[in-house]
Amino acid sequence: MSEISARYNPLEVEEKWYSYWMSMQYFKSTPDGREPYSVVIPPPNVTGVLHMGHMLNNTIQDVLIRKARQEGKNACWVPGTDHASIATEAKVVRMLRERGIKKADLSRDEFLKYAWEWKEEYGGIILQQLQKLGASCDWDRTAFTMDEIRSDAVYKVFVDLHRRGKLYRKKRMVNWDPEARTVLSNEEVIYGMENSRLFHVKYQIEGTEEYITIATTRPETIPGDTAVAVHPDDPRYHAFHGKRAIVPLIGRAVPIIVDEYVTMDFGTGALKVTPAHDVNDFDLGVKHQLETVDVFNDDGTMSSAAGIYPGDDRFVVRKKFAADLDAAGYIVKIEDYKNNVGRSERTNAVVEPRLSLQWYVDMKALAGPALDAVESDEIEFFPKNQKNLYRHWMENIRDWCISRQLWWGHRVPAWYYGEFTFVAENIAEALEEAKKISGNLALTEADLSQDEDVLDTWFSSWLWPISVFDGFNSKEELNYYYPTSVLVTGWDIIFLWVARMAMAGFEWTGEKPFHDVYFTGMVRDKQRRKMSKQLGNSPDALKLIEDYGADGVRFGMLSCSPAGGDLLFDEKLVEQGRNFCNKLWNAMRLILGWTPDPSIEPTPLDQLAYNWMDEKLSVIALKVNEDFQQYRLSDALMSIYSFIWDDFCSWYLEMVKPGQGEPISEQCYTKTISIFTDICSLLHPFMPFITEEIWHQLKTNSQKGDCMLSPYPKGGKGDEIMLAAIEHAKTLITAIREVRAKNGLKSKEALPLYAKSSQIVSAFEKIGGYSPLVTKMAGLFSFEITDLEDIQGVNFIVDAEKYFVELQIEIDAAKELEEKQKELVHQLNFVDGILKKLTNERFVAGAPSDVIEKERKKLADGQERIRLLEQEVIKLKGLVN
RNA sequence: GGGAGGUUAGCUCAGCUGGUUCAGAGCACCUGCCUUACAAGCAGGGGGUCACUGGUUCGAAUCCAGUACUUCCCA
Repeated sequence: MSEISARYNPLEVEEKWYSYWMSMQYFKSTPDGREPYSVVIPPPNVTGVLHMGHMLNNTIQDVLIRKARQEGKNACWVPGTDHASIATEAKVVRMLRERGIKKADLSRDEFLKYAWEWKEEYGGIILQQLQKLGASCDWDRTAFTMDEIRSDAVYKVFVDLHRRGKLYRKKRMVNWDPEARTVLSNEEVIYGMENSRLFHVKYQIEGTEEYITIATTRPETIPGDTAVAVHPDDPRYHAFHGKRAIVPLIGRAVPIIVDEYVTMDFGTGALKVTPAHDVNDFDLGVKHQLETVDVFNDDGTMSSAAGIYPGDDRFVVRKKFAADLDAAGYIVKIEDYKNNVGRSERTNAVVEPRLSLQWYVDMKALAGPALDAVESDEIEFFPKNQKNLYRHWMENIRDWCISRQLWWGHRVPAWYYGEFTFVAENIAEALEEAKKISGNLALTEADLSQDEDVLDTWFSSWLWPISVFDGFNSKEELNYYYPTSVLVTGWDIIFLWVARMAMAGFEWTGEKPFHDVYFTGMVRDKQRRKMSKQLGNSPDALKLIEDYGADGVRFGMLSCSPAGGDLLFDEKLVEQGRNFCNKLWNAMRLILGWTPDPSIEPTPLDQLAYNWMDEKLSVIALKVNEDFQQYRLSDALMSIYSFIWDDFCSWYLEMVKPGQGEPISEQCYTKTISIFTDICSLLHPFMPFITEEIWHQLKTNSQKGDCMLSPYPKGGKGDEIMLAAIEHAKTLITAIREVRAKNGLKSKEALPLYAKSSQIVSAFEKIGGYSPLVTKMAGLFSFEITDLEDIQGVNFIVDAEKYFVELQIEIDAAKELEEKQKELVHQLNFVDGILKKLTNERFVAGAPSDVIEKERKKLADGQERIRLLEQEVIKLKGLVN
C-alpha cells in the first residue's frame, strides 16, 4: 500500500489513459448495426483558445457521448472548427501589420495565402486543448467549415436557394461596421444605452419667415435630409402640410411629409428624414418616394455627396457641424440625452445604418417546418422555456443578410458580366450560363467578374449537422447518423445557429437536424459578470486542468450547472472536484491494503453491508438514468457524489473494514471490488480518467476490459425493506454519536444500548447482520431489546422507536425538558395536520389510496412519537421540580 | 416601448402533475478530533414566515391576481 501515494496525481494518469483510448480507437465510429448516438460539436472559432464556456459545453457533450457508448450505442462525436470570417480576418490583418505588411497592398490571393498559413499554424489549438479535457471525439472526422467538403456544401446550397428564388440580392439598409468596413447581421450588433445630446434644429419654411424645429442626435446626417415629417393629427404643424423646408446650411428644399409613424410627443414632434442613414427613415423614404443622399464613405467619413467636411470622420463632423449650425443661429437648444446605440460585436465601432447592395436569404420561406418542429416538441428543448424565445424570433423572422465585405470566407458564387448575374457552383458553370444568356460564345472566364464579397460564417455553420457527414454528396453516413441525437450549445446563439440549422435541416434533408437541444448557461464569475477577455475575469482553462486535474475541472463545471441556468464559476467548485478525486483514490488505497483470506467466511454484517450496497447502487443508478433522460446532469452527478462519499465511503467501507492487521474474507473483498468497479462505470462519463485508473488498479489480477466500455448500470427499485432498515440504523447510529458528542464521551468508550421492544425493532433485529452492524458502527458494548419504560441514562426517538443509552451521568434535566417539549409541540402540530386531512371527507374520498395509506402511517408514527415524548416530558418535569 | 423568466438557509441552486417523518442539497459557518484510506480528511451541529399582499382550496413554497425588486430577449 505504501507505494501508492496518499494523494491522487491526475497529470500522468490523464496522459496515460487518453493515449491508451486513442490507441485502442475507442473514439472512432463507423456505421454498423448498433443504434447510433451522434453529436456534432458546436464548432469553436478557428482563432479560439479554450475558455470556460467551451469547457462546460464540451464536458457536457463528452458526458452524454461516453454514457451512450457504455450503453452499447454507436457513439459518434464529430469535432471541428469554423473559419470565423470577421475575427480571423482581423487577426490576420493584425499579424500582417506587425510584420509591416498592409492589407491594402496585398492582392486577395496573397492575403488568403497568409490567412491559410495562419490557420494551419494556430487553427487547431483549441481541439488539442479539448483532448486535455478528455473529449472523446472521433478525431478522424475533424471538419473545418472551409475545407473542401464543407465549402462545396456552401456553394451548392447558395445556388440551390437562388435557383428556387429563396435567395436574392438587393439594396437595403444594413448595419455597417465602418471600422471593419463590412456589413453585420442584426445578431452581431450589441445595443446599449449611451450618453448623447439631442439637438433641436430649426428649418426655415420655404418662402416664409417661419421655422419648423426638429430634434436629432445626429446633426452630421443633416446633409442627407430629404424630408421633414410630422404626424397628421399634430395641430402644431397643420399649417405646414404640403410646404417645403430648407435644410439649414445645405440649402436643399425638402417636402414636409405627413405620416403616422411620427411620435408626436417625442422631441418637437417634427422628424428629419434621412433615408440613406436610418432604417425607419428609409422605410419612410420608400413610402413617400424620397430621394436618398448618402453622406458617408464606407469608413465612416463624410462623402463628397455630403457637401461638408469631406473626408472628416462622422463624430468629428457632428461637433463641427453642430457648431456651424449654432453660429448661424439654427440651434434652438441642446439637451442631454440617453439613447440606444448599436456597436459592432467585433470592433466595438458604432454601427452605421447604411444603404448597400447585399445578398439575402428569404427566411420566411424556410422558417415554417423549423418552427413547427420545436412547437410540437419533435425537436425537444431543454430547458423548455427556450421555446418562447425561439417562437418569438421565428414568427418575426427577417431576411438574413449573408454577404460580408471581407476576403476570408466562402466567396459569393456569383459572377457578373455586364448587367447579367450568374449564380453557379463554379466559374465554369457560370461561363456556360453566360454564353447561353448573352449569346456570345466567345466569352471566356476572364470576361466574368466574381462577386467580391464572402458569405457570413453562419452560412456554412447552419449546414454543419449535414455537411460533417458529407450529406450533400452522399446519403451513406447521413442515413445512419442523422438526425443527430442532441445538440449542446449556449442559448445565446439560438438564433444565430440553432434556428438556422433547423431550417437547413428541413430544407435539404426534409428532417430535423437533432432530436434534442440542450442549452447550457453562460459561465459567469462570482459577481455574475460574463467571462470575457476584456474584464480578465476568466481563469486560464488549461491552468485549471493542470492544477485540479481534468476530472476535477469537469466535476466543478458540472456540479453547479443546471440546464440553461448560468454557472457562477468559483474555483471552490473545481477544488471540490479535486477533493472528490482524492476521496475516490483513498477509498481505493484502503481496499487495496486489505488482505483477502479465502478461509474466512463473510460475516452476517459483511453480507448485509454488501447486499445493501447492491440495492442502494441500483436505486441510485435508476435515478441517474432518469436524470439523464431530462438532461439533469448536475443532479445525476450529485447523486453519485453523495452515494460514493456518504454511502460507500463513510458507511459501507466502515462497516466491512477489518480490524487493524486483520484479514478480510475473500468473498467480501471481491464483492467490495465489484461494487467499486460498478461505481466507476456509473461515474465514468463524468470523470473518465480517475475511474479508468481505479478500474484497472482494482482489476489487476482478475477481469479484463476497460471502464470506458463497461456497461452502464441500469438500476432498479431496490429492496425497500432492507433500505429502510439501514436508513433507520444510520439515523440510530448518528443519534448515538450525538449522545457521545454532547456528553463528551470518547469514541472508544463502548456504550450499552437498549431498544424499547416493538414490531419494527424486532423485525429489524431479525435481519441478519443488523445488530452487529449497529454495534460496530456506533461503538456499542451491547445492544438489547427491553420492555422497560425507562433506563438510567439518555433516551431518544428514532423514527417512532425509542432507544436508551445506559449512562451513569448527570443530565441537564431542564435543558432536556425544553428540547423535548419543543419537539412535542412540533409533533402535535404534525399530527394535527394529518388528522385534519384524514377527517376531511373530500380528502378521503378524492385522494388516491396509496396517499391515504401513507398519511395513516404518518399519523400512527406521529402518535407513537407523541406518546413517547409525553412520557418523557412527565418524567423530566418530575426531575426538574 | 413589447415580451419572457426569476425572487426558497450567508452563497449557488433542487423541490415534476398542490398533501408537514421535505422545507432539501452542495459550499460556507460553529464544535470536537492528526481515530494508520483520505486534514484535499473524520464525527457532530446551528441556520429559512419559501419576496410582499390578497384569492382559490379541507390543505399552497407549489395554482391564480396584483405589488416590489431583478435578469434576459426583442425594438
